[in-house]
Amino acid sequence: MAKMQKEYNLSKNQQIVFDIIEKSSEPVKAYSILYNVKKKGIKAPPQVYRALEKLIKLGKIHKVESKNAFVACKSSNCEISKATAFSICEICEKVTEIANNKLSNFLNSFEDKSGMKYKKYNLEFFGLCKKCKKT
Amino acid sequence: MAKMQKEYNLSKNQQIVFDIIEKSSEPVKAYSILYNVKKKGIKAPPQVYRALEKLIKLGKIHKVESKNAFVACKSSNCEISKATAFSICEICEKVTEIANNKLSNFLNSFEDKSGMKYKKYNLEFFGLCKKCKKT
DNA sequence: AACACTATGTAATAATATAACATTTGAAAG
DNA sequence: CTTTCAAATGTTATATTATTACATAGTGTT
Repeated sequence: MAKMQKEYNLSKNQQIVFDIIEKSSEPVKAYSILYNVKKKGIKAPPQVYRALEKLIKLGKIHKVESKNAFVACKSSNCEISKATAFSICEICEKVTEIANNKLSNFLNSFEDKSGMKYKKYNLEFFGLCKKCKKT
Repeated sequence: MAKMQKEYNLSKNQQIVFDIIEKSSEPVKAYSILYNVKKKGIKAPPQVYRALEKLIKLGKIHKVESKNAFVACKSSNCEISKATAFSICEICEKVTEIANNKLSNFLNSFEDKSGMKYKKYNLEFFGLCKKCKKT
């Protein structure tokens, strides 16, 4: 029982990258991660991007597409994430993952005439957060 | 009645860029546009990006965030686009704008406990299109 | 040990996007 | 018509985001 283990299944680099993202209160950019892990021996972009890719596959993080940045998944039940929704404040840029059953049920069962079956979606809402609405 | 007029209000560069995107059957990338308009005198990235920015503001095109590519807006009533939804085939990568009242009504009126008021959203669905489902 | 699979290290480069500044154009007001 | 102001353009340089390619090392089987 040497040390507190968090994520057994993550490799060294994956864990380092995940820790950075998880600790952050805001979305983190790939090169910001890279800068922050130089001291830990990760030196080059592919090391970061490979970890990011794996973490996304595992559902431990999500990419906020409109920001090219990454956030840790908050819904504990979202092992493999295929349905993501975020709210993004246009002023302070705060990003929050939306966990709302009505929303996810609606989108997961959405169908249109195209004949396409959707197994995955990403939704990004923009607006003003409570704080910024006041100013 | 000299010529078919399309978009009076667009400037020269904006019109050139818009034409490229509108003619394309698939999302177009900024540097692909740049390459294609070299012959028309547009030589540098900022010229393209500025046109794109304006066209987005006008609602004439949308950016497909997950692909860093641009499509012409198909819903004629979408003058200023603040609510966009796309379906994206994971195999052939075909992108289609979704015009569905049930969907847009639902999302436009969506609210959660965060106290945030959403005035804009972008939704990207992923799946297999009719064609690719068969293979 | 041999194998396959995943992860890592490293250098180089590709692809996407913006900053900064000088100049021109075009429409509206005087 | 000319002054004016905002929008648009042209241009160079650079910032930011992401991938290719290839060599090496760890990890868990059989």
